[in-house]
Amino acid sequence: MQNNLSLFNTLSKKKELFKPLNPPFVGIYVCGPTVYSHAHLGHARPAITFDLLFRYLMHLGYKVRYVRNITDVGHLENETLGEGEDRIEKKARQEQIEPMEVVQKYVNTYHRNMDQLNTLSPSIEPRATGHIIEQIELIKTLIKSGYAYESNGSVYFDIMKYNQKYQYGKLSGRVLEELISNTRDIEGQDEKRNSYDFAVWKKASPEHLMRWPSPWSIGFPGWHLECSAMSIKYLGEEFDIHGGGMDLMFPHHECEIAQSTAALGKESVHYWMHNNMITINGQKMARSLGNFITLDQLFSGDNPALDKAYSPMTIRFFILQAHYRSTIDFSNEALQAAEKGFQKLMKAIDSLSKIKPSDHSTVDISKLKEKCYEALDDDLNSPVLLSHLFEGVRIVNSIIDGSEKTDASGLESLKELFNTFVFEILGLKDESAIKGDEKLTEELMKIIIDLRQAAKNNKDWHTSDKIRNELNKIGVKLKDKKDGADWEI
RNA sequence: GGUCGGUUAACCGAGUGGCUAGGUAGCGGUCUGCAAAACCGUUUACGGCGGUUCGAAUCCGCCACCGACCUCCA
Repeated sequence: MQNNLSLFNTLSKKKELFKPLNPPFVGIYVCGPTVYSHAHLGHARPAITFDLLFRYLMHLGYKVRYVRNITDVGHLENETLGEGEDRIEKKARQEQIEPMEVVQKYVNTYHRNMDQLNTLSPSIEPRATGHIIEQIELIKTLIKSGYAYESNGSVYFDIMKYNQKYQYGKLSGRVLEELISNTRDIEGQDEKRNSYDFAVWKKASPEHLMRWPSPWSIGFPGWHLECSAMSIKYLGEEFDIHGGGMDLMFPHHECEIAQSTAALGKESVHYWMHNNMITINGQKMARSLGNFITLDQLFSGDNPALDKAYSPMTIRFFILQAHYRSTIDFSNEALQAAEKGFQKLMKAIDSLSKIKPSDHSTVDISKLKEKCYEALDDDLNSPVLLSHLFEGVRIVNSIIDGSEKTDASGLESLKELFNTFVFEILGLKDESAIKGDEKLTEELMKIIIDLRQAAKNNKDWHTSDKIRNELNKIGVKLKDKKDGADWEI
C-alpha cells in the first residue's frame, strides 16, 4: 500500500508523510462530544474533518478503524461560583430526569445531526461510562508505577514525577516550570502534591449522582482518562492518528499523553491532528460562551442570528471550503455564498448525463484528477480540491455550451472524477431529489414545456411567460436553451 | 502576563520568493422575444514600518490589531 498523504502533526508542528504502523490497517481516535445539550455548528467541524480523513484513507485502500468516543460522564463545571456540578447532572436536575436520560436524548440528536451531515458512522463509538473497569485498571497501573497517588479517596496524576522522565507539555508547547510559576492559588486543592496534578479518579460528594465503586472510593473517573483507556482498548498501545478540536490540546490531550506514556512506557500516538474552531463575530462558538447555533436551528432557520434555513449539505460544503486548521467565521453571507456554490456544483454534475460525446476531446481530465489528489495529499486541503472541482464544473458547462469538447472516455473520466471526489471523498450528496413520482413528473413537465413551446412559436409571449411564472411560483424553474427548455425543482 | 496562531480584495476563503486558487457579489459582453442559467472578459488584495534579495504579499526584525489556550472545573 502506497500513499503520498502528508498530515500536519501537532507534535512536530510540521507536515509529515503519513506512514501507518501496520498497513493496510489504520487506527484513528477522535474526541467526540460531551452529551449534555444539542450539537451545534462547532461540533460539525471535527466530525466533518475526520470524516474526510476516514473517507480518504478508505479510498486509498486502507482498512480503517475509526473510534470516536461519547463522553457521558459530565465532568465538573465550576467557574468561580462555589461548588462545581457535573454538567450532565445539572441538566438532569433541571429537567428532572436521570443523567442517563440526558445522555440518551443528546446522543440521539447528535447521531441524527451527524447523519444529516452525511458523516459515516465511526467503526466504534465507545462511552466513558461503559469503560469504568478499564479506567480503574489503568489507574491501578499508574499507581503501581508511581505516577499516580491516592489522596483522600481521589487519585491524582503526579506531574512532577512524570516530568522527571518525560516532557509534560510537549504537544501544546508548554514548559512545566513556566506553568507552575504562572499558577494562581486555588482553594481546595490541598489533596494534590502539585497544583498541576490532575484527577484520574475523583471521590463523589454525597449529592453526586453518577458514581461507581473503586478501590479508592465511590466516585467517578477523571475526564482525561477515558480517552487513554478506550484508545488502548480498541486501537492498541500504539496507534496512528489521534484527532480533536484545538481547544482540547491543553490540558486534555496533554494529560492523555502523560497518562498513556506513563502507563505504557512509550508514546501511544503517532500523529496528532487538531481542527480549528468555528467563530461567530470573531469569537469561538462554544456552549460555554452561549453564542452557539445548534445544527437543528441551522437546518430549520429557527434562530435570530439566521436569515434563513441552511441545508446540511450547505453546512458541509461551507466547512469543507475552509482548511481544517483555519478558523471559519460564521455569517449569513458566507453561508449563502456556500449554498450557491454548492448548488452550482450539483447542477453541473447533474448535467453530465446530458452530454453527448464528440469524436475528439479538447480537455485534459487526467491532469485535473492528479491535481485533486495533490490537494488532498497536502494535509487534506479541501478548499484547493474544491477549486479544482470547480475547474471541472467550468469544463462541464463549456462542453454543454459547445466551447469545449470531450470524447466518450473523457466523459467517463469526468463522471468518475466527480463521483470519486465530490460524493465518495468529500461526502457531499445531492439534496434536490425530485419528490414523488419521478417518472410522472418528467412526463407532465414534457407536456407543459411542449405547450409553452407552441405558444412561443406563435409569439404568444403572454401565455409562455405565464406558464413560466406559474411554474416558478411552485418552485419549478424553467431555463430556455437553444434546443428546447430545461427545468429543475 | 505566558504560549501559540492569525491579519489576503465587497464577503468567504486558498496559496506561493517572480508564472498573481476557487466560491459568492458587482460590472461589461455573448446567447435570448424577455428572463433565468451558462460561457467569455473585468474592478477594488495581500495590517503598518524597516531589512534581506535582481525581485516579497510570500523570508527576517519591530509595531499595531484580532483570536485560541493557560490545572481537577473541555
